Amino acid sequence: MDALTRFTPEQVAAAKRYSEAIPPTDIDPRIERLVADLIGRVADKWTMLVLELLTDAGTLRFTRIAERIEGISQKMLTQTLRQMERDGLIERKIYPVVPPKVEYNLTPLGLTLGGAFCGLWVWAAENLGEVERARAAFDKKA
Amino acid sequence: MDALTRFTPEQVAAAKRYSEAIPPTDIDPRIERLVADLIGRVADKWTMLVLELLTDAGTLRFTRIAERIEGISQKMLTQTLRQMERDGLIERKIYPVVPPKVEYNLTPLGLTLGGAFCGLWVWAAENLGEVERARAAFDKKA
DNA sequence: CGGGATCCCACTGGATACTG
DNA sequence: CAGTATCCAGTGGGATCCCG
Repeated sequence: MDALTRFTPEQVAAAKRYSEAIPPTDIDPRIERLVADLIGRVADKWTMLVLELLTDAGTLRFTRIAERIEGISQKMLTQTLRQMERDGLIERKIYPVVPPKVEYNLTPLGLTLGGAFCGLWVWAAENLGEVERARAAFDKKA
Repeated sequence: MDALTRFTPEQVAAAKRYSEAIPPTDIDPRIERLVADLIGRVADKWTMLVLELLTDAGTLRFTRIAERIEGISQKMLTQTLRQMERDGLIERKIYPVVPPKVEYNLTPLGLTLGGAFCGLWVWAAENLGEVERARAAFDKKA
């Protein structure tokens, strides 16, 4: 699985330990709702990709990010970056020059979020095939 | 943080190890896109909540699920459950009785996905406050 | 009880044009 | 270059009705 070369052996091992553990119960429904909402926004498609790109690249300008995230419109990129900045995930440095220059990089908080996503990436990479098989079987029956 | 009582100490420890690790680079862009898409659908708001509910409760009927996921419409629940079944995450047992009886429970694959989400839950629970602070600061400046 | 079928609106998000 | 503003199509998702 090529995608796994993305992670260190330690991360993959940790992800497996995760997958084998059984999440216990007991959680305040209100907290749960807040957390679910937070995950919901933060697990957005473009946010994920920006997070990953900046994790790799460090600091990038607006246009560089747009170039390297295929399919994103400038509107969505602006919107995603603003949201991430508001949530404290990225830092935005504006250089008062002309033409304008703006640089983006992850905050420490943003970096930790990238780490938290690792388990999901590992799961998806490992189980992509099984999901596709399940889908094919389901569609054949219908 | 109350939400953390949801997890075992081992899971929390693993999540922290995650957060401190630095994801390396090098990944096939096509695989990356596939994986990102898969995460995108699987990280959907309702899917997450159903996953979590069934992880706790084991097996539940349609109406029981609807009752315990606040705010979900019957349409979205049906749609979410079909999608999850198609992806091989849940099993659907139909009892040919009248009135109808249908039971849902996670497959092994679905269980492992629940585990993979743990890191995200831990991150969100731990950093909810910090995100809210960042947001307040951002809004005050604007 | 567990949905399927319809209607309909609100919002998401793309394309385009303009600007400091 | 890095946006903002505007317009517009597509669709996600709620409400409602119905049926086996």
